[in-house]
Amino acid sequence: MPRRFLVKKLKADAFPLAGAPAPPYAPLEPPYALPGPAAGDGYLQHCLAPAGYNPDKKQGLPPAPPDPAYAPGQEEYSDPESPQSTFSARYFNGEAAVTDSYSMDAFFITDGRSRRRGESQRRGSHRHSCPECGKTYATSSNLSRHKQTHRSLDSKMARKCPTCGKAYVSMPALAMHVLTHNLKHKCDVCGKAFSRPWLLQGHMRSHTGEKPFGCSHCGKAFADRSNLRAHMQTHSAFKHYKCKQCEKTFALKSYLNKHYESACFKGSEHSCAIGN
DNA sequence: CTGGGGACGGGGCCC
DNA sequence: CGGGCCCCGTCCCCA
Repeated sequence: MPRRFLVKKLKADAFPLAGAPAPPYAPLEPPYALPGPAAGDGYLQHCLAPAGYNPDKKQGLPPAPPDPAYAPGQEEYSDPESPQSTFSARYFNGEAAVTDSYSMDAFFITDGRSRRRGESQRRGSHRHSCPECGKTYATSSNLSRHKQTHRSLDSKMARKCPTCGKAYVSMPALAMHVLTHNLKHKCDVCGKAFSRPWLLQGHMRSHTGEKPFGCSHCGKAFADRSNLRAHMQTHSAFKHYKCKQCEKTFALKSYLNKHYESACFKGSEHSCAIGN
């Protein structure tokens, strides 16, 4: 699956809202309507926006410097795959958040790791573009590495993992995969081991109770960014995932997948693909 | 059965 | 090339 809406959160207070702050529990309602046909794509079309995107910084929690030039609605972003949003106007950095809080917009802003055609022009600097998919990279080296991902599994360049035999056409991907067999990062508390240090970091939060990712809408905090993302979707009034059998809709793809496994499809063949 | 959340793995990208 | 960071997705559990 193409990594379409790669997004990066910025601190919500980097997006000062004009005028009085909106109520924290403002109901979600139109005009946050889905932009039509793109809805089937399965993402938060209405609440993803590139507002305030800072392409030159990819740090996580350290606060991104507020961009005084940012003003909701001013941003131009013509990528047809990119969702548009006015959602941020409904959110503010609630005091209830026990930690850094993230508005919907702020959370779903691109992290700049998969830029597309035209991005380099906006940034005013030369970038190296992939002729196959249009993604651009800062260096030819990065582009060369990316191009490996377009190889076929039948390619002579494909290599197999010596441990499990899984084949990879991208050497960096293979290198990363090989690491998954080496669980050298061990939790001092429970002894569980992980292949990568940040997996251990996330695990440690389950012991410490640390929850660095706060929702600016309700103040609820999470230890895991992915879980905050899923939580953000629960604030959406829109359900983008529709069952192809009974047309029931769900806010999260995982709910739809669960539904597919439920009675709706029991005993019936559903050749339609799960997901989008 | 649905909704929500905790935990984690795999893999891509930047520096 | 390797480390670090981040995203997507999934599994599982519970209300």
